[in-house]
Amino acid sequence: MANKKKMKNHEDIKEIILETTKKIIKDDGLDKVSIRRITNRMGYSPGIVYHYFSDKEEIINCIFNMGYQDIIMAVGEELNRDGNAREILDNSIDAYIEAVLKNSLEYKEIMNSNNTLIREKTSLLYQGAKDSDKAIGMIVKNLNDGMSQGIYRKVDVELTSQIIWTTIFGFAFKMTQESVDDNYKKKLIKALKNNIFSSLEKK
Amino acid sequence: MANKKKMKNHEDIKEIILETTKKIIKDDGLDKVSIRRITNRMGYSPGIVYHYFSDKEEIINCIFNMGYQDIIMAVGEELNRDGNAREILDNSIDAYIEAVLKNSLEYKEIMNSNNTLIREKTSLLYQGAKDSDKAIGMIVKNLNDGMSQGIYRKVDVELTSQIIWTTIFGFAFKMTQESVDDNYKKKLIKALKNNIFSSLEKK
Amino acid sequence: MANKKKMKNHEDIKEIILETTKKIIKDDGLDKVSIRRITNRMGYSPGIVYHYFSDKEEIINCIFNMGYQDIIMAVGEELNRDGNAREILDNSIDAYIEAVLKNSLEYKEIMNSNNTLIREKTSLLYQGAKDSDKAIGMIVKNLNDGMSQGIYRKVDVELTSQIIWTTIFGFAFKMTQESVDDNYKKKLIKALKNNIFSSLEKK
Amino acid sequence: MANKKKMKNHEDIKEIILETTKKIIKDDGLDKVSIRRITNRMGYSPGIVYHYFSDKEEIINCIFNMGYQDIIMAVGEELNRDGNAREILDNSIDAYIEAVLKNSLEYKEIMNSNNTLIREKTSLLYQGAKDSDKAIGMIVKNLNDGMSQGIYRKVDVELTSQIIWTTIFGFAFKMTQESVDDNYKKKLIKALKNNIFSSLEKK
DNA sequence: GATGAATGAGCGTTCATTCAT
DNA sequence: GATGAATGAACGCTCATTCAT
Repeated sequence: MANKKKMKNHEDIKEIILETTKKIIKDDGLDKVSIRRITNRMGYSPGIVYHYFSDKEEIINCIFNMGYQDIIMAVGEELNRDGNAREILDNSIDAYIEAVLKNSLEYKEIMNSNNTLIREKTSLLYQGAKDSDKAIGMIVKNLNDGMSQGIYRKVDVELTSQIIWTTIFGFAFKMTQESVDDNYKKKLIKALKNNIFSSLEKK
Repeated sequence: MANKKKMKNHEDIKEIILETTKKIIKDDGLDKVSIRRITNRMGYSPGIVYHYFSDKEEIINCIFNMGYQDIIMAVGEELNRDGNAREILDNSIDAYIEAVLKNSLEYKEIMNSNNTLIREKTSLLYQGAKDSDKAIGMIVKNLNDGMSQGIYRKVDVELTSQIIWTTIFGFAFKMTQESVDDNYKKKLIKALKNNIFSSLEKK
Repeated sequence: MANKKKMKNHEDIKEIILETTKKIIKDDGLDKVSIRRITNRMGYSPGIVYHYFSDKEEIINCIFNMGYQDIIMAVGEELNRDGNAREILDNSIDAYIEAVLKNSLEYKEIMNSNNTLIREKTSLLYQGAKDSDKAIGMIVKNLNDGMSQGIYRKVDVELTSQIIWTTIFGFAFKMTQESVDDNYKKKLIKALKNNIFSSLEKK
Repeated sequence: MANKKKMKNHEDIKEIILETTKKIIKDDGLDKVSIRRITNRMGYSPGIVYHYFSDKEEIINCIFNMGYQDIIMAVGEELNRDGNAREILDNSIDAYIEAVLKNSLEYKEIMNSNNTLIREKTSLLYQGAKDSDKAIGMIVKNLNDGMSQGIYRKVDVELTSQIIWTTIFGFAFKMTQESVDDNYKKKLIKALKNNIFSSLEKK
């Protein structure tokens, strides 16, 4: 036992703590996470956590930030490309849903958090969000591009972006809660895009 | 005081417990609910709760169910009317958003619950949901009505219902988390409906 | 067991907690006081303390304040009398030493406390202490009385009061730490008074 | 860094541990001393301490003994001189107060210790202390010298020594707790000596 | 029906100490 | 000599729940 443990280095243990915590959140819920539960599952004693994290909050934040960054990056890469606006938005929706499902755990918690800092960072249903919120800003840019490319019809870019965002959000959020088979998932995504693009389409 | 208490019957006290708990959830958050806090606010002693509920969980479930019923009923009343499908769906969206915002607390908790029973009751992104899920069933009926009334274009009713539902859900859920001023709220709802109806519109 | 416990009322238990805590301070020292140790000794479970005190600090403060008040009152009664200044001071010294020994536990802790509030209340070696510190104020009054009664020689009342106070303090403090037999104690007190009064005596 | 460390020998490290600990006691208080804090400040790891001390207690005791020795030596040097008894006692009082204030930290802890060994070493209010206690012995010698030099009046040397000691102790102890400005300190010391010598003075 | 004393398990956290490397 | 991972017991405190009254 001693041997096995000693072979692990600092970063390994940190990773184990994070993974164990993630598993508890998945299995039992965020409010069942406790230092004892984490270390019990790991086969370590409670004190060990404080060699790697300053407190429980740091563990939780670490998990959420990692997931959030992952999602933001995935979709950012797509949306910031140049080219046909419709194709870009289409790909971005795929990337977003994929990233959300990969980080479903963190996504749900972030979207539900009562934490003021998180709330501020994720709120976007206000006039001016197009300038201060990254996500809305990116969609607005896509709409403007699409309009100037003559692909989208003329819309109020901010309001439309906000609705598009809540639409995709609602879908992604629901997807994290249900286990949909791959085939039906594809159909749903197609229907989702159909809904979004038909409201942008020139008549 | 003794007199006042004596005059209350079983159902009254139950009601007081539920209302006090709701108030605590609203004021301090779900995880600040404790038997001690509830009974302190009521002016009773901790033991009293166990005359009316088997445990803390039952209180919480009771509150959530009440809120959920409220929402279901509100939207059901609208959707089950006869008449112009588009008008009915339009009104139903209003009713739904209104009911959600009125019961935002319970709505959020239900939509987030890990409880298996609740999950089963609220899952709807599967083939056949139109027959087993009430909400999807109602939207499907509306789509069929609209199509036979010649108002909506021909769509896959189940998939479209599911997307419409997640669209409205995403919007409503986000609204419960942000404090949007009434004026902007109206604009957003209009944009939401525009998005929904433009995908149903005949070209 | 249940019976025995139930017969005790609120104030009884409070008293038991305080007495048990005092005993631990005496036996093991202030920094060995812990909620678990208190309740273990009482034969109760840790939670019980919080029915009677808001936290550990309240218990400790309660004990110290009680002891301090006792000492202050005992000596105050004597020093505030009217009559022959020397006799009054003589009696006050007795009363003080008696009260200190009765509350030796609390006295020591108060005199050693690093707590800022306590420090402020007990500091007296500064110019002007005769106006702002109660103890010095009382001795100053006695010196003035004795001087106007022609019993004491003329002295700087503030400085002399401060030295008299530290003299008595040093003696009382040392007495709380050593177990002196009654006979020798009397001799020491006599020698102490002799020291004090010979510095006040007219030559 | 490795080089720097390698150059330090056993006694150097021991010294660093002691000095670091003293600094922590002064900065943060005795109860904030922890192995982790000591070694962190030193730039070493916790385990190192156990190469030099058997446990934490040994470090603390070591510090207190050093301080105590310092005080004893300072006053011993003065009191053991030959010459005019009064001058010698006068100088010894200065030396004592100076040494106490320099080692105030250790002085307070020693005077308050519940440790049986320390208690035995520092107790002096008993008949026969003049033979077994060093401090009382030295004062007794001074009183005898002063009496045979015709400077002091005839007193019970043991009782008087004990009272003189508690008097000086009380003053010194109080001084360690209050921040008295230098000017007023001088006045207080003068008043203290006046009190002491007026009880030894021939009338 | 209502009380409130009491429990016992659990919480996050700290810390002296050990020991393989 | 020195490290630092790891332990295990203890800390103050909270809480749902029980139960004699």
